[in-house]
Amino acid sequence: MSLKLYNVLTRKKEEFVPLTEGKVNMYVCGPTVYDYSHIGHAKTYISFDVISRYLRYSGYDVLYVQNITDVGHMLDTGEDRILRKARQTSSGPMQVVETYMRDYFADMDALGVRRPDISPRASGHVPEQIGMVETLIEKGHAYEVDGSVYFDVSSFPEYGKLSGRIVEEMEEGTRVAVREEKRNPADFALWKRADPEHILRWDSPWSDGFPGWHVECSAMATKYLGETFDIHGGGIDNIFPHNECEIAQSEAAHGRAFANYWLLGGTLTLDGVKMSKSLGNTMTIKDALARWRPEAIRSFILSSHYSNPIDFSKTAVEAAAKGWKRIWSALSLVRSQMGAAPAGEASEEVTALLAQAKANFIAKMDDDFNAPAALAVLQDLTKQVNKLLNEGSGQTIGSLTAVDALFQELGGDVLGIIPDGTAGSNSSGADREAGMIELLITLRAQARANKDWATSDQIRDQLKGLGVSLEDRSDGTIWKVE
RNA sequence: GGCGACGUGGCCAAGUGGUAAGGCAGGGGUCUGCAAAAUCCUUAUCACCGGUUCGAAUCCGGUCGUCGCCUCCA
Repeated sequence: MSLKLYNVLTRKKEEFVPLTEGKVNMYVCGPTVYDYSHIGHAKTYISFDVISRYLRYSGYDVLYVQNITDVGHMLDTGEDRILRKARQTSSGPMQVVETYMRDYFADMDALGVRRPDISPRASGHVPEQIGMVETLIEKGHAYEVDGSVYFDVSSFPEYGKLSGRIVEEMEEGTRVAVREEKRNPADFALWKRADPEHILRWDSPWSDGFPGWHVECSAMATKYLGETFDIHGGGIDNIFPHNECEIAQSEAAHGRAFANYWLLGGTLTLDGVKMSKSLGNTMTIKDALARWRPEAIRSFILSSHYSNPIDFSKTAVEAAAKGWKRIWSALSLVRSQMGAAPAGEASEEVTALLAQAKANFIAKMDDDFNAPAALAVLQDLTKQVNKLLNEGSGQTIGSLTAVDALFQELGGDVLGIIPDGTAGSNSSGADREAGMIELLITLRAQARANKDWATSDQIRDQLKGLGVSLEDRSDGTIWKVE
């Protein structure tokens, strides 16, 4: 089997062939750091986290670059979003950037999103952006007007090839306030002359100003990945104009393809509508983490294909969280039984079961990173494992170890939904707590032996009230932290 | 208005030509002192209409509906 992926550029599912065998250069549009990250960011970056994890799992040497936008991203009022936040908080723009960039990484860390290999900041790559703009002017793809520079869309006939837009049609009925100095309404800024109050500014051949939003991605992707690279990712809501402009600038400047494969993630809605500040229907990642474990949130995100839209609703997340708990409970039981398991190699039955599950999982992920189908493979495997654990005859240490290893490999390394440890030991400083719980279980076992159900149930009920649930199995009582 | 995606059981969601994965919820059984967990059984003809085909959820055309983009947004 080989990896196939849906390429937005060609609107077809294609076999993945990297530029250099065994190596993948990947760029994903990152966030503008002017506020707390929300669950829409979580969807996009968890999706590409799993994609990069799977590429590595498949043996590719992946170089993953994701930018941090900290300059040039304007509101429709013409105000820079970061400067606005700085003004609102009476702080400097780079303080704002630093605050929310750190916060973004902290949220992603909490969600188990592995950091990109390089996280370049736009403000740190102004010379590269100026260089690209100079090239575009030299090649006749851009023009300067009063200290600002615009990309001449008419000079790049392929403009619109990613998003399917046709410039002429867009001009009709457009709500874009036409800037007088642009030759064509569809032209976009590469460099902007700074107004006096705009304090984020750099010297350039044209004016004291700042780069346009789109050019940062082109300049930084080129710097770290080359003029042509393998995969460009992001959210599909940026397909136009942002991604389209990236392509125009880069291909016009370099005269060759920008990215070979475009993978764009579907938009996340909250209770049916896209989140927006004006509607007030936002949920931050911190809000979500206060309510659900990161593995549950990841499971929810991965329960639909990355390219599809997903609606974040309480009931849907709860359902995914319960589904995840099934897997996690079974694996925790496996791990807790490993200490007392009889010696021996993995049985043939278990070995065959695991080999089949692994093959199925890989086949699903090879098909355009079909995580929901891969998750279903793990659910099937969970069912089989539960049956084995219910057989009574203890599984050998070899079998249990092999089961644990495969869950760790597929659910942990690839999907990122399997934590270390067991369900009973995931709270911090857990040893003392675990000891006390074990003591109560022992006392309860004595009560049960005496048929003292009142005491037995009291212990179980009160522990339940504290978030610790007990389950009596034929081979003893196990406990879980909710 | 233009572009794009989507419409699968009560809910979420896989499935791109051969008679519908998985999770959640519901009903029934097994196990258990009870409970929980687990396990077994059980609930769909795929928005609608027409067409292509021996055969379609899956291809084509149309209708209706939802969402996203076209202006900042992952």
